[in-house]
Amino acid sequence: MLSPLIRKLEHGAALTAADRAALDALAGGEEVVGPHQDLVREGEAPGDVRVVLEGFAYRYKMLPDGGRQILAWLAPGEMDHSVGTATRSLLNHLPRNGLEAAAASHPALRRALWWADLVDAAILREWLVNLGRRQGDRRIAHLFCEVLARLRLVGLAPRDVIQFPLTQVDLADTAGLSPVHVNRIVQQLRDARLIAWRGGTLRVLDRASLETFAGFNPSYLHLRRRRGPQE
Amino acid sequence: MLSPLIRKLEHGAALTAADRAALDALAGGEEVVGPHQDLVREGEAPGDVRVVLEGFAYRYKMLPDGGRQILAWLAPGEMDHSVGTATRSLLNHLPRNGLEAAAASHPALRRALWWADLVDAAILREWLVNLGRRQGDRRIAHLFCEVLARLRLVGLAPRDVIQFPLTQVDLADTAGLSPVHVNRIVQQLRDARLIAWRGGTLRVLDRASLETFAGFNPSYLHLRRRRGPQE
DNA sequence: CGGGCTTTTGAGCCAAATCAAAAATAGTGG
DNA sequence: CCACTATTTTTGATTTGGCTCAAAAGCCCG
Repeated sequence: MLSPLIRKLEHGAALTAADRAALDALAGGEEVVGPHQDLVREGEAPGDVRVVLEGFAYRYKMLPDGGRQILAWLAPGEMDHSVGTATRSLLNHLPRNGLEAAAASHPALRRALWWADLVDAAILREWLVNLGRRQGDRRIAHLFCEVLARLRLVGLAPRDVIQFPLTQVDLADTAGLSPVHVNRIVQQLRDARLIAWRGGTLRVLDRASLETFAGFNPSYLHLRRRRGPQE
Repeated sequence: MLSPLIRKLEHGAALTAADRAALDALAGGEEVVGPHQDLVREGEAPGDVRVVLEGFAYRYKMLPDGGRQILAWLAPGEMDHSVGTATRSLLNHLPRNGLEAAAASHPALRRALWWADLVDAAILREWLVNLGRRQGDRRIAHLFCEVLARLRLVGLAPRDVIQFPLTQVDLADTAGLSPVHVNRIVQQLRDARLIAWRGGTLRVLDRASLETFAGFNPSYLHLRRRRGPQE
């Protein structure tokens, strides 16, 4: 079942039952993948499109000196061509040409997929702003705000509580900081009663304050055209 | 004349004379724009696509505290929807629907435009790596290597000398550094005889050494399918 | 109940920021 | 072509955010 994906795409365009069915028909076998697995290595030919159903995956680059930069997080309902898993994840893969065929014959689906690409690119740009012009504590806070907003999109953030199974090292490689510094920042956010985070569960205790602190403005996520899922 | 654009797209797919003509037919009036002009402000509806013919433009974001993060540079031959100019520039704009129509009826053109989008996204990802995991001096050096490679693509980098009219402040807002620090790095690169840069002209004196220093690997620019321009 | 991750703490250091002012360049109008 | 301004580049001094190194403590899981 591709429901998280469908749920996400609903925000990009109003899908008909036929659109949803066309998408669901593409679902291949589900696949459980352990943590820290590369699904497609850099340079390899892109095959099927992976959809994350549970867990977290990411896209990243390694540097010659062993450094790692994470380029994107993939939460449930999000998809990509080349990813590694951050945690044990449940994935599905959609055959590329099947997806293209479905898009060709379903305009709303095409619009929604195009919208999803736009959002991906906008997130990447915002991450650049994050690394370039925000200092460590705001940077981490901003990432928390964003992932919360994204998971809310797919209905996985009841009461501002989300499953967030990344390690502090993953967070460091996302934010361009050292793990030690990330640790100190996380403690600071905890002490300020903005978040609680342990055992893979992140609770945002005071979303408004966290967003103010981070300078978070969700407009880049293009959530504007919010419309109730039309059942 | 859209020759820099066409020259760039040739690297993405082999264009026929008809493809080139279709693109040229879209050219609107040329437009000279002074430095530091916003062509499309954030949030505005994207209208025509701008092509840079001469000069430099960029895409950027402002922060509430007045900080600025440059998200992309647009060298001659490159195009975008929302840009501000870094310097006095010569632009042309292509009507959006005309471009879409041309893409629809010219497969090679469509492939080339799609390739250009891929390259744009890849550059953005590499910039994220740059900000996240390279220190100041390598970061600046990497930007120099990249812009040199991109201008070579459109034939504007004879003997590793390019027009590079950005200020050190622009460079700082690209690299996520302070102008003062950028200045010191530039001097260091000059002292090391890697570059010379004055009066808007950047000379890369020792490309191999600069690339080694920066850890520059041009594969992300997708220059692979290099083929002589088929006249 | 170990053994391997992950998180936490402490100490010292370095890259890069800030602040402030001077020098050099580039532009502009007379 | 020169004076006058505005912008850009450069220098110096100081502060600080964030890194490194190293070790301890806490967790998770078989």
